[in-house]
Amino acid sequence: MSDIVVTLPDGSELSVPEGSTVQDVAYEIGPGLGKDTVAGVVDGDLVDKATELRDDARLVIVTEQSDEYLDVLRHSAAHVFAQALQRLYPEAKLTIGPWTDEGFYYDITGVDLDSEDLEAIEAEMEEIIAADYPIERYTLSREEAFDKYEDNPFKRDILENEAAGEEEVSFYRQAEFEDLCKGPHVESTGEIGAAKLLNISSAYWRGDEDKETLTRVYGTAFESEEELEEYLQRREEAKERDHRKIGRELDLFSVPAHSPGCVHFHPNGMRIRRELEEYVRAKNDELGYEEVWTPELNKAELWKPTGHYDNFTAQGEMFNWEQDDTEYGLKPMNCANHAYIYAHEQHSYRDLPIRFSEFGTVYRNEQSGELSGLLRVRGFTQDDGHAFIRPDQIQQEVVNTLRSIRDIYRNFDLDIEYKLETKGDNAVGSDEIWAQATQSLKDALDSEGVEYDVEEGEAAFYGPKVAVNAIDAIGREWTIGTVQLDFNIPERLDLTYVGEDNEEHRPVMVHRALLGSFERFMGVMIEHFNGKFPLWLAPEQVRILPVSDDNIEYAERVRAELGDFRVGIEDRSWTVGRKIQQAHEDRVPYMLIVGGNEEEAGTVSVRDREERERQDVRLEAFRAHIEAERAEKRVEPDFLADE
RNA sequence: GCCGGUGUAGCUCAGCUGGCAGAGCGAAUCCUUCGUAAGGAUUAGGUCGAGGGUUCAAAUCCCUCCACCGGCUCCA
Repeated sequence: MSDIVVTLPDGSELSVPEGSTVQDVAYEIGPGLGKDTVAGVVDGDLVDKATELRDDARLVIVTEQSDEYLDVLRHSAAHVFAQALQRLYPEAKLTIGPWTDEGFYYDITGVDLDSEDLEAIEAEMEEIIAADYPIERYTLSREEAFDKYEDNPFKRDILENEAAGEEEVSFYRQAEFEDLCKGPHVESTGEIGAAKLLNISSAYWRGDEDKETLTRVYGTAFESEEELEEYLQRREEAKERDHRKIGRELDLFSVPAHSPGCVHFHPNGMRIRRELEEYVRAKNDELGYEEVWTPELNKAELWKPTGHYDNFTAQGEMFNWEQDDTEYGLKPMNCANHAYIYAHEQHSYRDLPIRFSEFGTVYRNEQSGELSGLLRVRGFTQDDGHAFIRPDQIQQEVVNTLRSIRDIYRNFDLDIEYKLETKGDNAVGSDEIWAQATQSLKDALDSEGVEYDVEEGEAAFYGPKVAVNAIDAIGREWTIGTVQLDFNIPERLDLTYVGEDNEEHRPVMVHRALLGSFERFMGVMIEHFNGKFPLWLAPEQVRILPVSDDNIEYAERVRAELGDFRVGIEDRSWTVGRKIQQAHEDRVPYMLIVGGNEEEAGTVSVRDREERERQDVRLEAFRAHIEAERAEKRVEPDFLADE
């Protein structure tokens, strides 16, 4: 038997016989490591320690100290769930039960569960963990396994597909429970310190909506009870940040039942949106975009040559209908209209780039089950822009746009993750054009020296995309800004410019959005800031709290001094404590408390939403500070930062 | 769209196996005029998501629809 070369994390190489298992290699490195081996990571995939190595590979040994140990433990927790389930519901059929980033799930069928049932299953899981059953691996021939799963078509499906080429398949056993499984698993059920079932939902077999619907039970597990508690608390905090909840509390927006997926911005929400709009307008001016406006309602034929019509109607995503023997539709994108504005007159190579921006409201018939607050809606307004450029301008244009998005994200205290999305099944245009456009985007990303992941097949139909994803305050990733390069629509609409040579040439289109859509961006910002908006965005920037009703008149004078700031006066006859509490609940950046003392001295007492305070403040000093704070778009109120 | 769940006052929620629709907060009015995270009293608020059915009687049981929530599948 010939040898293979295993590359270890430190770069060293080890020559071992072909067919050596992960654990064999670990023993080769050292007996201690061999003994501690839980699993391995072979070329990036977490696998069982009994996995035989057939080719040269990169190998990481997973022990209890490894990050991957938690994945292994959760995989075992999924088995413990399945075992508990089968004890209580012998008729339940198992399908798959993998680990996930946050825990695990198990897809099951043949049993109806509700959340109360989960508690009983959880109790049984605790018994199984307490019993500390050893977890043993064994193998059967594929035929034997197939016979064993006579009454489980899902396991048979796995044996016929995933395991098609294998002679032997592995099983894991703990007490009376056994499951077809590739592993890896921990040594015994007692290693799972703490497990919890989180919710119950559903999924399709193999994620295919034409296949069976399965019951999916989500859970998580940790090495210790404390870590589980910490996780549950984090989860609770994320729930507290839910933009739908905060949106109601702060009266920002609503999505009434009569307009599903279409947002009503209330005055408070509209104040934020207006600030965002003005902000983007200023950016567009800097970037050389000229604002245009195009209608939502058009004849459907507008979108036929560009490919939009086929693309959107194929998925039932376009709102279109017959009226007076003509087909009309609501625009699902703004690009076609902008291209028509471009085509309206002749352009010289000297005029390019020509850039159009629009706060374009588009409508897409998203599936009802997809709608979610501001984050997934049917009607939304993109801060859209299209630049028509010469091929020699591609690099510069894309780089400028990427830099501008980067600067914007900094203003919102967001981290960035770049994704390059490439040609998908719905693409229009030739492979050559796509390859060229994709390469241009790569060049731009490389010239900026940024790291990016490639997501194959994820692009829009007309061209490859750089998704500039934002990472929010609690680590979640959102697609917001995008830059897309399009050689196809110019071709399809026969867009041209006249070159130096007096010949017609084809421009390239750059589609870009800085914030994406105002709806989604606001949803993300609400959760990112937990409703505590930076001063420049806060619907109410300052609230004046008169100590008693006698001070309301002074409060009015103070407000007048604050000019164009958004200032409220709390004029309910509440105690000061109550007024303060309400202002905190409303997340107002600054409170100015004014009573007899302040009125006499002509000062204010400042308190901020971080509970800092200072008395005897001269109003001019406060105003000068907040003017700077607003202008610089500082994220936190910092007048009292040194208190 | 599919699977599961939910829908009761402006908000948060109680209301069990059918028998007069409730609380707290908020609102209005009155008292209190208060100094750094909830002062007191009174009053008003509901076609129990909509429609149909069962029943002497439906918020409660059944059916259909709508919306929302958790997922799946799809996207800014």
